Amino acid sequence: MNALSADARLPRYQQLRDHLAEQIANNRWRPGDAIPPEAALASEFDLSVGTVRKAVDALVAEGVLERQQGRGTFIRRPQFQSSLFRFFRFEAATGERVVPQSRILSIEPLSAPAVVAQGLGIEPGAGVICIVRLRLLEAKPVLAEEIWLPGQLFQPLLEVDLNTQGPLLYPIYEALCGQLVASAEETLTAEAVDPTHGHLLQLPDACPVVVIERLARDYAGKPLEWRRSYGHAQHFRYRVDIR
Amino acid sequence: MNALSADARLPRYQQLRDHLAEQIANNRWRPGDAIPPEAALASEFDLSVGTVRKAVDALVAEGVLERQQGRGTFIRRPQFQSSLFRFFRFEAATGERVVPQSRILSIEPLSAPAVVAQGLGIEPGAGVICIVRLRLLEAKPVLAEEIWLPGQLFQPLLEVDLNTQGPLLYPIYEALCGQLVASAEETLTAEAVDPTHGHLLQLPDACPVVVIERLARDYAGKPLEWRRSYGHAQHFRYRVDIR
DNA sequence: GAGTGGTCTAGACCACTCA
DNA sequence: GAGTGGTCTAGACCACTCA
Repeated sequence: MNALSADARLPRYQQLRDHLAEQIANNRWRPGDAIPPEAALASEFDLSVGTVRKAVDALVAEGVLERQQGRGTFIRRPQFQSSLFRFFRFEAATGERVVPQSRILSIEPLSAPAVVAQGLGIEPGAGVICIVRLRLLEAKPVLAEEIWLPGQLFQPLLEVDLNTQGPLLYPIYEALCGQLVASAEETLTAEAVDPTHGHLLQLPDACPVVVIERLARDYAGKPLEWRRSYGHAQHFRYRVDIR
Repeated sequence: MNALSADARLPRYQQLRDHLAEQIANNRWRPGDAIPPEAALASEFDLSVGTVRKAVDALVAEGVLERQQGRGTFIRRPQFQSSLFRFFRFEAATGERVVPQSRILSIEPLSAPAVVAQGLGIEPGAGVICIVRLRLLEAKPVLAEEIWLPGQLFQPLLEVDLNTQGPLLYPIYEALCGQLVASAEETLTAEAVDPTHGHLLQLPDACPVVVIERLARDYAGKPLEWRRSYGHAQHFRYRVDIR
């Protein structure tokens, strides 16, 4: 039997939730791994199974864990390509949804501009890596992105040809740099396109575009990537349910 | 003791959730009313309190009910003015958040255009009421709205001066027509402003605007209002968290 | 058939509210 | 102090998975 070290004034299911969340943040398990069965956690921490279930329920509701009846409870692998589809409707001529192709225009080490440093929570001027890329659908540009990464974590990216690695960056971060994106915050705005991005996206002057700024974090909440994406407003559609 | 009539193959907490949701949809209680205590529900339906709690938990998670420890569990009154602030940043010169003023430009009975009929789930050409209004901040227009209501439910609106009734419509729907908005779906798009709305909002030609289409429903899921709002993109900012 | 999560019970005791 | 929801227990039995 183990003790839950956290604040004893909190409910025990809360303490267990926090304990598990901390272990997950510290990579005790990898995505796809099972956490111990509920009965094992109950006896380890001297709790009833009902209390353990309440702790696990909370992490399931947060999207961190995933139950599979009869199999176990697993660390969830975030599915970020779906986030693009949350905002933009990219469809092939057939009406089918497709992941846009990726074309890396540049990747270079730079000093962090103020807005990037603030996003990533680092010192202005610290070493960062800046990637500029286009997303294309049937050879037509649909999204222009600038992607900023803390330099010391992502050095390996500078030594490969990203254009040979498939359209999604997060699996590359994991494979090459061991960095796992677990959550993100996105901020949406709309504006008239500036000349640089208008040119990249082949849009007329002052055409309306949607801008998405994303801050991606690992399980511990540490910022891993700050990204700004520009897309033609025509492709953009977003739906919310409110109560 | 009462029986839960629903599908007996469903878990009992699910059956109770559905039963309560149906009663709420049928206005057995009004917003602010308490549902029976958990112990009373348990004995009425011959369930343990734990099972009742699970049913109530589900409705709390859906935003339909609200618990208050020591007091009871209450029907939640939806707070829709906050929905505006979800998308648009309206701030007074002081930086304080304010509810924009409302100016009704017109209200008239019409036949439903196709897009409106589809939104409201009625026949094209059926009787509807169309309201056009401006929302203003410090006398400057910030939002232009067209609001479509099923005619037979909202006749009383035609007999009052809406401009004397405060800036929020939903309390007026409730007070004058007995119709209670419980949930809504909103779809966000961005485009260059058309001349009509550009004029209303005092914007230059083809200025980028954000368009929000909202379908509001009562507790039973019946469509009550279809609305399209236009706002200058400059005021617009929306934030999402993703896992 | 052993092991997993899913549902459900019948309580106990606590924290909070309100007359 | 009576009544409410909040936490927690120590089980039982079920549904599903997998060797």
